[in-house]
Amino acid sequence: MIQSVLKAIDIMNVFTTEEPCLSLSQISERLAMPKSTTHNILATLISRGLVEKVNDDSYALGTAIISLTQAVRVNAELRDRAAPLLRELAEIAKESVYLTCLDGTQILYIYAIESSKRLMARTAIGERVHMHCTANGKSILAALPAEQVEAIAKEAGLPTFTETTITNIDRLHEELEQSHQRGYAIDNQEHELGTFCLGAVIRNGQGKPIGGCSVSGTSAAVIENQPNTLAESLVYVAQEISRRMGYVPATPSLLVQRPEYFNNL
Amino acid sequence: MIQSVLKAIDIMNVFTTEEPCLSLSQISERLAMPKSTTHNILATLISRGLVEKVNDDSYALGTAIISLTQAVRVNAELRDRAAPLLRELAEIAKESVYLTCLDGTQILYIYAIESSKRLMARTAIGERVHMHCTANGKSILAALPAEQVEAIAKEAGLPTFTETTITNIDRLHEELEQSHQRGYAIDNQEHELGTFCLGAVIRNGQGKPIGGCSVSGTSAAVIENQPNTLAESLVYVAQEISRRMGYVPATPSLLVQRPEYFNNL
DNA sequence: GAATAATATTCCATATTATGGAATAAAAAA
DNA sequence: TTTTTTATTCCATAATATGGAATATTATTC
Repeated sequence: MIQSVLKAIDIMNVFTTEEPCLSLSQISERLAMPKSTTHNILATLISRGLVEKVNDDSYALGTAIISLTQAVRVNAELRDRAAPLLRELAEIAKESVYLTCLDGTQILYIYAIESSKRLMARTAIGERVHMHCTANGKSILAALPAEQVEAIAKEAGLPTFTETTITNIDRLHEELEQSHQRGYAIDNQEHELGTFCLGAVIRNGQGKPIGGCSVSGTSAAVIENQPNTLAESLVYVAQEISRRMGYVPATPSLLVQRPEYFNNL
Repeated sequence: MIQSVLKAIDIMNVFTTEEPCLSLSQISERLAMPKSTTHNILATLISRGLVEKVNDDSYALGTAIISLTQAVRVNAELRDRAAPLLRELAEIAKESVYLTCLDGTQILYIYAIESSKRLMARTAIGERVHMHCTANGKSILAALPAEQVEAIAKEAGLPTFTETTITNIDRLHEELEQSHQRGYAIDNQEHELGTFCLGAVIRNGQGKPIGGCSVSGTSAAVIENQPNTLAESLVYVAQEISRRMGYVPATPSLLVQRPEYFNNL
């Protein structure tokens, strides 16, 4: 474990969306790091574009981080394979579409086609969210063995976000069983009031759930249509992404057919 | 300049979209770095999630990089302010919409709402492109003093991408003058065959061009409509983003009115 | 406009620690 | 099984990161 590298990473991690620009004093104070050391490391990070100087009196994360993004494994292997399908899904659904990957006990948003109905300014990409309160997360949990669900719930907890958040482990198991039967998960404002989602799991070549994709809107119509054509498209897309990840389903008979309004990408 | 930090950054930079996973030998060979040193640094990067191990025999960039993205200055200050406007623009245009920022002699794509008409799988986000061959780039160049355009052209060159790429500096100056008069720049397949764009400049509180936004499609219709209502929306959006960045125009009389089909965000 | 305070930057001696060769372990190929 | 390749661990040594102190710069106050 190399001290100076750890310190450099710690420095990059003190920057937040709320405080993207920090002075040398602020950084060294927050990390309890001598100013000269902090200054040295910052100069090194600046030389490679990971940090930049703003108005020559404060520091911020630089654009090199955005470029690095292209080479991140999940982006190259999952996102780039899924993107064309997700774009078409977004156009059919006329709602926001998201791609997430399993990341420890949480899911990480890695791609989004965001409709103007999305209220928040900030893109979801880069956000980490608990699994029990999102359609994406629940679709993954529903594909994991019960013990693993238990382990995740224990480690991450089941924090409350809204009145509909599932905070009871037994209730969660029931919900996951229903999602499993249905073939996709439903989020009825469980993470954010006014946000309704459908989510379906994505598997890799070993059959392991590695992520999910979802359709997300501000109207209950997203989750209430019966029969839900949105869900049909979503499940087809998730299934097709899994196929491209090398997944060979154990029971091919359960495969969903490509909806006729879907182009053959 | 701290050697070990530089080495750590060099390691992160050897990963590419084409080769997202590399073995220890490959990394140490490409960087002419002893295996033990490489191994040490990799272990440090892994401990913070910047690198991850794949199938316990190769290394790849980890998801921590995607999370860091949220705190990058241009994302917090420019992207998050621009996103809602761009999403609405995308819905009106029914085409892909991009946000870029000036990054040295190039532009960097930092946000995108990608329509299914986009041919490439990979998202543009994180990509760096020359300025002379894109609508975004040219809209920025058209807002810079001639000497600076000259300096950029000298440093970055005017490489050819397609038959329509402008590779002559005098021709470029003419084109920029036209873009300036028009209020937006046009890319007629100058970077990629089959890609047509309109781009408009975004300025900051000091009036300096800091980036641009664009509408991009696969049909010549994007750039050929007369009068071009796409352009009207685009220019309005760029202007409104500039205003949110603190820009106070020198000649308010030249401001474009909000198109009536645009919501007041 | 001068004086003061706060912050950033540079310097440098010292001790810490990164370095990389070599040995070992593990995995893949023959 | 043997051989080859690749990954990991070990450790003495030299290299260099460290952080206190001095200096420079910028902002604030009077």
